[in-house]
Amino acid sequence: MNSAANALLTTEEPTETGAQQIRDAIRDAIVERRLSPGTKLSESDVGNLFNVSRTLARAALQALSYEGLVSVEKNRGAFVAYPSPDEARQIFAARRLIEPGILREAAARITTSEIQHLRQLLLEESRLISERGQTARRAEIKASGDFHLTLAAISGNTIMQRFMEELVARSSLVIALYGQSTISSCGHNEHGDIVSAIEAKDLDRACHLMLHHIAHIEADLDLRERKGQGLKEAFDL
Amino acid sequence: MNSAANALLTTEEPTETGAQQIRDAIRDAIVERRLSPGTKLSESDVGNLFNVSRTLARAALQALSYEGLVSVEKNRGAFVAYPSPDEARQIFAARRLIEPGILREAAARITTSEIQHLRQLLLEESRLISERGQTARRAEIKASGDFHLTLAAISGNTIMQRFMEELVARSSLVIALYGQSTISSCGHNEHGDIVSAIEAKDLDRACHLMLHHIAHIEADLDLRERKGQGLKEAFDL
DNA sequence: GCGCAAATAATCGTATACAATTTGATCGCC
DNA sequence: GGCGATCAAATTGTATACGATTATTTGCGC
Repeated sequence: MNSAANALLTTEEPTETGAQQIRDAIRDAIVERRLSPGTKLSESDVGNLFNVSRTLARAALQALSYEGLVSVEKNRGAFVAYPSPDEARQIFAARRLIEPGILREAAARITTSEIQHLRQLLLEESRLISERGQTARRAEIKASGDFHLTLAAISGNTIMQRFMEELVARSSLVIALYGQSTISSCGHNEHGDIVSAIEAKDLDRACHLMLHHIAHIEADLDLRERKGQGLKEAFDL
Repeated sequence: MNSAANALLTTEEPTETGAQQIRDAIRDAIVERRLSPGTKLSESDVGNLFNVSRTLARAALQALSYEGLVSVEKNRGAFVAYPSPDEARQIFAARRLIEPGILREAAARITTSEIQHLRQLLLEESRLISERGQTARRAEIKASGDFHLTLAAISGNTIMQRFMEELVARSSLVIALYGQSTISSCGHNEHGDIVSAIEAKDLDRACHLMLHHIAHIEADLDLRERKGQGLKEAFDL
């Protein structure tokens, strides 16, 4: 995330308690796909990795399980979430349900400086698309999500913002699991079109574009049920 | 919650780990208003109360803070959340944003047995309204929320269901703080009207009624900013 | 009597220790 | 050689202990 986006998206105080730092670090790793779905996150390993005790590692993993990014199984341990096709559909259904509303709210309150900010985000995004390398790909994934999160931030409803953060992060997991094309961003500049519609005060069109945008992302997924998924999962590890 | 509602709303496995039991117990106490906003929840006290160590008490409080029902202040402790007027507005804005969508989804998938279930819920609710006593009041509060939660459950989207659980619980806190009339349920049987509209397959009307219903609840609040709120809070303790 | 400072008490933040459960392996038996 | 039971290793669940931070009270000076 670039610092400009950071300014709009972060609302927390500077002093984070240890567990939160670890939680954020692991979350970033999951969202940027450095950690694959199903990966085991043992409390000891996490603790050693960050040089803290199991207490903090456990707290971080618990927090991530509330966000749906990690699934903790009683007496078995924590794993990077492995969302089922049905779960994936629910995530995108939720996004289709709430993002139009967020968009309308955001469009009603948006300032010219915030529009500029969005445009700057798009510029950064397209620059990353043209770049090569794993680092650029990861940054692109994050930037793509930041567009939606920034809209939520502009809407001014911190509750919906937090909910969108969860949905965007989980979407990243779903795309990592079921995405077909190498990169989810379509050839069309759909984010840019949405900003243009907002700028033109054409809310209906903006919502329409948003719904299509979400549909496009979902269309790139292969959500067919794997037969014996539980078994396959074990083999793939 | 009666056992019938329980059958539709609960999705968890029977064996809960200790912290979850404590979390649920405290959440119920908050939602049923046995715990007032601002009440201090010290880790030691909670632990002693449930005969567990601070570790579990802390985990439960952390979980509740993720749900927005408890606010933990670094090095100061945990308190039953004391939502600001602005926060209250955001909670209801979020409900206006998502409940129509949930309602449409639920109406599309609802079965006759689920409609019967809803009607039974309404019956129970009206019975509680006519009854006297604190116990009945608490049950009524819960029943009123269960109507919205049951709709979310019927919608089939567990993610939206969980989000609604959070919003309904936080709404209870807001009403406890800012509600003016002794009881939030209006004279009109608004829940019943919504079910009727669903039954008649008149979705637009059902959504319209839902929005009005939420607006009515919000209209009963006095969300004017209290001057010196922080001080007042201290005195009220 | 009032205000300020230092000591005291209470509470949280984190680490470590022990108990319980699960997983994997070794050994014996069929 | 295959199968089952028992045992060992690893991991989680929970409790306790200690250090750090904050709130309170006490005592002194004015």
